[in-house]
Amino acid sequence: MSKPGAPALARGMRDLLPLEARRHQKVTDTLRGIFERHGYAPIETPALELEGTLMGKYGPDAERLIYRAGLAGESGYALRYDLSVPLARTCAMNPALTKPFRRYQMAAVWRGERPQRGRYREFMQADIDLVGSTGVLADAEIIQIVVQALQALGLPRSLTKINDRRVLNGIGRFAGMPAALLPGLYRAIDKLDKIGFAGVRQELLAVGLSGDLLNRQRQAVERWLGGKADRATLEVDLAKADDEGVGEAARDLAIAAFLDALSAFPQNAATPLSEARQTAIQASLDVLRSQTSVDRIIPSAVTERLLDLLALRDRPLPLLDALDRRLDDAEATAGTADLRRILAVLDAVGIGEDRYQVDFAMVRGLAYYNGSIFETVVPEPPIGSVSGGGRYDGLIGLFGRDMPAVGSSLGVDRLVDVMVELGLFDDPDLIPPTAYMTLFSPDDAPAAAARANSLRAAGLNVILATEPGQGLGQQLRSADQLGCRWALIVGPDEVAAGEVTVKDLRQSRQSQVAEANLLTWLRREVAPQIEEPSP
RNA sequence: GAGAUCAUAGCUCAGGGGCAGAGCGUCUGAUUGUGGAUCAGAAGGUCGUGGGUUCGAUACCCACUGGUCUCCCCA
Repeated sequence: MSKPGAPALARGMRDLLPLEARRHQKVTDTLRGIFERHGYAPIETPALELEGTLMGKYGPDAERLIYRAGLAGESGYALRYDLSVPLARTCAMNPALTKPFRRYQMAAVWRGERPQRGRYREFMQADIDLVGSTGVLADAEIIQIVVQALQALGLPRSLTKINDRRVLNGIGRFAGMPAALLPGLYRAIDKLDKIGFAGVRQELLAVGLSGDLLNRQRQAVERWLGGKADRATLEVDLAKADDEGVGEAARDLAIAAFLDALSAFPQNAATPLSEARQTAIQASLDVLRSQTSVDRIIPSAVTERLLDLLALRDRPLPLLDALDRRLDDAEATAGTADLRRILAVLDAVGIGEDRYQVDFAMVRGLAYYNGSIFETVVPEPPIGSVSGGGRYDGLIGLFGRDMPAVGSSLGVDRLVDVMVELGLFDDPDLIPPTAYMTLFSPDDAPAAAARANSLRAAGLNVILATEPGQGLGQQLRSADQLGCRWALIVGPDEVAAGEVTVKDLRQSRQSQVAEANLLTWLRREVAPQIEEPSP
């Protein structure tokens, strides 16, 4: 893999070979069709932006992953991290664009993350945004397009979760939390789907404590139960954890409590991972919380109030009503009012509750969202989200011209991955019908080239054989491997008769067609339902 | 940024301190005008990189690089 001089790819990058590239194009073609159908116009922006354009927009966690770029000794440039911030820059620089401005863009973005399933350092986003409208109909339109796009791709199941930043703010106030702890609170509840109520409870109790230690402990449980590490090894590893301000002494006490609790679970036995993890980490948290000043941690009573809130389950509208009553918060009520209007549009266009869900626990990580937020997940395969978006009214203003906007992006690479795993591509059909013009002998090349070209001029895809040494058998083999639909054979016999032998490579049939009728004949094969108009 | 795990032919993988293997694919021929199927044959490898142990390492040990998985975070 890393032999010196051997060809290799940069980390997290990949080539798309013809079949893969065709799958991608199939997806982008479908998406483009949906976007254009709604009147969205394409724009293109540079891959390289000024560093200052990107910084300060996404939040510190995300900005660590921005690729810096520039010539030797030059700095101040960066590869785009998403398509929304460049769009905001474009809008601020081109105030004359007619509003509301509907645009789409499908392009690569770069993030310096650790590659993983469904996660690449270069990937394509398909973005749609509606700039210049504060109205909630704009939000509804974006969500509707996203859901319809996923349906158009043929995904049998996808769930678009909808929430609102203002509702989350209300939940933060309801919890009575210091502002500094709110990001941790949001991160914790966002995991509800994944780790359940018990998991979220534990996450909430850990807010403000060392996340690094918690992470190492989670992994330590797995290593212990699997017999991969003994107590001494784990102790050494856990001691490497950043104490993040709670103090080393407190951290070490917590580690000891953790290891004591963990020791009660036998190694190499069929102990459920979650049970051991729950118990051991809880022991550690109890110690850590008792050693930490109360203003750094979430009170237990708050945790229970939040879990109680998140336990609300109902159809969308009654759920929103119930939330309003609980929160009794003016900003959150503005959010739920918008959500109701969004749902009304979705219902009107026939998007059912099997495709969307109001989910108060869904949080988006990017800092610039301020109103509705949404993201789409698929139940299978487990690949994270395939779309994400929301309203970001303040973002364009950071470039000097305040304009409201709402938008979403779809992850093209993830969509392709999902569709491959679900077997949704008909790969042979991705290759357009193509004829392969064989060559009888090198001397016939000019005549064959002329014949091929006249077919191309008439709109047919034609590959002309270029390897003079190959016999007919080899040429047919090549044609077959390339996925060609027909082979066209013109040798001395055909020339004498003024015919072309057309071999259908799929059905293993061949017929003699008069040269003058060839075009008509092939066209009928491509689109049999369309008959040539009779003269 | 953390932990685990893996790396042998183009692909999927077996093996094992002293001859480098299989299946699939590729190429050639049976067939100089008929692809896929069959048969016969061939090519293809510094066993990821670097170091260590050893008379000898592809194998054992260490480091590095890369893939995958679980976290963190996200499309």
